[in-house]
Amino acid sequence: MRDVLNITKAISDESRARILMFLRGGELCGCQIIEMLELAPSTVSKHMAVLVQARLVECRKCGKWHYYRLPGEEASAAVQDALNWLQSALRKSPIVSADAKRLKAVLKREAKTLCARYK
Amino acid sequence: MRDVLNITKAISDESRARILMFLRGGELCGCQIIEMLELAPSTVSKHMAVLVQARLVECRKCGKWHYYRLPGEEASAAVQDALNWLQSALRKSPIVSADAKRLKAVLKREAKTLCARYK
DNA sequence: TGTACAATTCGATACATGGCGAAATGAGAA
DNA sequence: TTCTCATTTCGCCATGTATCGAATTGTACA
Repeated sequence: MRDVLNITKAISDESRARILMFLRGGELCGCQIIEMLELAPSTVSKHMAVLVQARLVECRKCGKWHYYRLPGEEASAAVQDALNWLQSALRKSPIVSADAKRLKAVLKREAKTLCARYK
Repeated sequence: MRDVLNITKAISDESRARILMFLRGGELCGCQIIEMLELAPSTVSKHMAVLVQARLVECRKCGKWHYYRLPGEEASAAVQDALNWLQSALRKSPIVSADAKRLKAVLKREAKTLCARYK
């Protein structure tokens, strides 16, 4: 029950749902997520901790960057199914579509920064 | 997005998750749900309003009783899939198993009360 | 009409959560 | 080492929420 509630609470916040949706495009580092959400770094850090704790996101550290990505096959069925549900439920959401578009711009703009080089 | 968050917030509470799980056994009236959860009537009333508002539960009024049940085919895919996810994620939960056992006792005990007669 | 009971609404309380800025941490780069 | 920058931790504040009891509403029955 605890694990299940961790998952549902994690996806019950709009910012975190958006993060999960635009992480479908591949892993991102913390500063890119901050730029996507336009929230304070400390706020985003807390959101990422919630997602990682619920196992909805995995974290890879490389130098001073933290890269976040959706889990793969090793994730529990509950996690995988929750992510699939969220994706299908939010498929038509305008916010998600706008984020997808915005993500492309952010990735293009970041292509020449240090952050991108360390991928 | 709003609808999706209504669903996830609704199932992010242990009491409400339990309600959804033991409603799988068929519709129940408010006083039976109160007895199952051992919470104040006003608290349960609020929980039911949250579930109904998220369309995870339907309400049928009959006299002074309100009967609650899970939605059928008419429910949105998001709602049906969320209920299916919850069921499969909580299948092994001890609390849910205990509730299922307890529900039988409650239904048996209530079999001769007025409440049951009006089903 | 008045009583009984299911259910809701209201007010209050305690706790959880999302947000921020400031300070601390950690790891490359100068 | 010192600087820079990504990230986290720590207070703090505002808001949301789970809970209760008391009062209110609505319906059935005596």
